[in-house]
Amino acid sequence: MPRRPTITDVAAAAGVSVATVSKAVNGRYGVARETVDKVLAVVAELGYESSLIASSMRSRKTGVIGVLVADFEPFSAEILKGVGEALRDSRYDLLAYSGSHGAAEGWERRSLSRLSGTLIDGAIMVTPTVVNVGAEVPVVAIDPHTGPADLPTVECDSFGGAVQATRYLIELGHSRIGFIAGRPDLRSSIARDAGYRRALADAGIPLDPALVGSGSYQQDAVRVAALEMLRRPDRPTAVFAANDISGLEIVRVASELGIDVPRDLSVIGFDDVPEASQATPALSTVRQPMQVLGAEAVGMLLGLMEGKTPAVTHVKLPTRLVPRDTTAPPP
Amino acid sequence: MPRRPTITDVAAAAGVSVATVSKAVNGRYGVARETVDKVLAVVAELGYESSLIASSMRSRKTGVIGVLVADFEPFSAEILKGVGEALRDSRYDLLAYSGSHGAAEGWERRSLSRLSGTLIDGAIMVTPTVVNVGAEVPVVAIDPHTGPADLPTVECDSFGGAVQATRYLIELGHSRIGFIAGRPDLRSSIARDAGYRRALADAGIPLDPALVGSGSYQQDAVRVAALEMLRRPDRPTAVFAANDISGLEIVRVASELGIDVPRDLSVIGFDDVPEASQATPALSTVRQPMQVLGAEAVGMLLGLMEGKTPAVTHVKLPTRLVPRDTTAPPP
DNA sequence: AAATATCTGTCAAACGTTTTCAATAACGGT
DNA sequence: ACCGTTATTGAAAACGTTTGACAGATATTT
Repeated sequence: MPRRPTITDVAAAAGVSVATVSKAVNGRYGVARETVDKVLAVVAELGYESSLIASSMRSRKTGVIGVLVADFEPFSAEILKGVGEALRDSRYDLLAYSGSHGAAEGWERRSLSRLSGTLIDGAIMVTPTVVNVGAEVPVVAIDPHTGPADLPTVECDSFGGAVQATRYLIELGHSRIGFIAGRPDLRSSIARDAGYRRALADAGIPLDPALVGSGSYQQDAVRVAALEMLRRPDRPTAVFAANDISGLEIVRVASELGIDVPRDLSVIGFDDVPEASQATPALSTVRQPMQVLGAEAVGMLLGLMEGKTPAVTHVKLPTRLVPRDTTAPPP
Repeated sequence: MPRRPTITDVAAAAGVSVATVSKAVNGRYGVARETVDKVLAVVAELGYESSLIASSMRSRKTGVIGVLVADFEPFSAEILKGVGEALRDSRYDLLAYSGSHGAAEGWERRSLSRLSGTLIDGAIMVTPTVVNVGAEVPVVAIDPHTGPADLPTVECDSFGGAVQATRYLIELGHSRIGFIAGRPDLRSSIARDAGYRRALADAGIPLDPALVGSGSYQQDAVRVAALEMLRRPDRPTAVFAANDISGLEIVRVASELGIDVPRDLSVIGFDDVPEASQATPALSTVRQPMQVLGAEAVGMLLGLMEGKTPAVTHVKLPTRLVPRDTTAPPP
C-alpha cells in the first residue's frame, strides 16, 4: 500500500519548504527558475499530485462542476456529453449526480445544498422541476420544464421549432394537420402547442379541435389519441407530434391501421432522439442541439463563477428541421 | 450572501464545544441524549450541513464513488442508472467522470489517479480498455473489453448468451446459421464467437467458414460482410450478430436485397439496446441486464471498500433471450 | 465513607494544502 | 563601505472537521 506522496514528501526530497513546493507547482510568482525545475523533477519522480480535498479546503474552490440530472436517460446523456466536452479544456471536473426515482420530493434542493459550497463550485440542473435554489454557488438550468423564471436558463426554441415543423408540413401542401400535444404542465410542451397554432394561423388555416390530441408524452396516451384521430373519416394528412416518442408511436399506429407513411400520412416529431434516425422509416423531426445546450450552459456557468453578471441570462437555442422519410406531399 | 454555517457556529449557538457537535451529528457514542437533542435542534434551525471537504480531510473518506465512463452513450447511461440506484440507500454519492474523446491515451489511469484517494473512495470503470490501476482505492471494472485479469470484474455471460441465441435458432429448425463477429480484440466479442461455435458443435452442425463474417461492430464492415453472405446461392436461413447494431444492419441489408425478415431470414442480435425494441420489425436479441451490472459492481465495490476480500472477484451475470419479430422457423 | 466504575463533555492535535508576511541574500548605486 | 532595492525562501496561520486522551461529575460497589 504505497501511500500517496504529500507535499511534505516532495519538500523533503527537494530540500525546500512546502511553501516553495506549493508555489512551484502552482506556478506562483516568486520562485527561482532553477528551484522550480528542481521541484518539478522531484514531483515527477515521486508521482506527486496535490490532494483535491486539501487544496479545496484552503482555497474554497473545488474545481468540480456538478450536473444534476433527474435520470440517466438519453436526453440527459446527450447533455452530459456536451457539458463534458465543453469542460474538457477548462480546468474543471464534471460530477454528474442523479437523484432520480424513489427519492422524496425536493431532492434537487437537498442534493444541491449538500454539494454546493463543499464539493462543487457551480451547478447545472437538468431536472424537470427546478428548485428555487438557495445555493451558495452559481446555478444554471437546462430546459427547465417549470420553476422560477429568475434562474439563468438555457433552452431550445420550442416555439420556433414547432412553427418550423408545422410550416414545413404546410409547404408540402398539407392543410389538415393534426397535433399530438405533450404534458400540459411543461413549458416546452406549451410552447410547442403555441407554435403549432401560430403556424396554422399564419397560413390562414383554421384550427380544427378534432385534430388536436393530448398525448402527455406517454406512449399509451399517444396511442389512444392517435387511434381516435386517424380513424376519423376526415382524418388529417399530416401530424405534428410534440416529441419523437409520440411521433414514432403515431407511425406505429398508422401502420397498424394500414395507413402508409409517408404516402397517406406525414408525421413529424420533435427532439431528434437517436431512435428517430434508426427507425424505419426514419422519422422526420426537429432537432434540439442537446450537446450545444450543455456547452452553452457551461459557458454561462463559467461566466457566473467568475463573478461577471452575464448580459443574457436566458439563452434560447435555435432548432433545426431534419426532414427524413416520414414526410411527403399529401396524396 | 449568507455564509454557510460551520460547526463552530452551531457549537456557539448550542453552548457546547465543536467536538460535542461533531459527535452528536455523527451519532458517536459518549454524548448525553438531551445534549444530542439540543444540538440537533440548533443544526436544524441553522440549516447546518457538514462540509464534505473538511470532513474528508480528516477522516480520509469522501463518501463519493467515482464511475469512469468512456462516454455518455446509452450503454454507459444504463449502467450509471443501475449504479445510482444501488447507491441510493447507501451513504455514498456518485461521481460520473467521462474522459472521452480527444483525450490522449491513458486518460483512464490519469483520471483515476487524480481522483482516487482525494475525491473518491472507490471507483467503477466502464471503459473498454481498463488500466492496470495503481490506484489507492478499490476499483471494479464493468465489462472490460481488455485489460489485466486480476482486476475485480463484473460482466455478462457473453459465451452463455451466444450459446443461447444460436441454440434458439437451431431449435427453430435452422441449420445454416451465419455469424457476424465483433471486434476481434475484445473479450466479449471473442466469447460470443466461441459461444456460437459451441452451440453449433453441440448440435452436430458443422461450421461453414463461409457463413462467418467479420463485422468489427462497425456499420459499414457489417454491411459488406452481410451483403457478401446474403448474396451467396447457399445463403444462411438465420444469422446471429455479435451485437444489436450489427443485427439491425443485417435486417436493413436483407430488406434491400428483397429478403423478407423473418420469413426468409431470421436475425438475432446481442445486447438489447433500446433501438432493438423500437425497430420494425423489432429485433430478437439477447439481453444484457445492464442496470444489474451496475448494481452488482456497486455491491462488490462496497465490499472491497470495507476491506473484506470478497469470495468472488469475477461475477458473470446471466443473459436472457428476448425473442421478438426477426426470428421464425426456416422457410 | 472511601474507592471505583460509568458517563459527559472539552482540549488539542491532526489532515494537506495555500497564502501572507517577514527574513535573508544578492546586488547595484552612491 | 553603506544603504536601498529586488529576488528568493521559509515559518506559521488558516480552512472545517474528526478523534483520542483526558478531566469532572455522578452513580455504584464494597
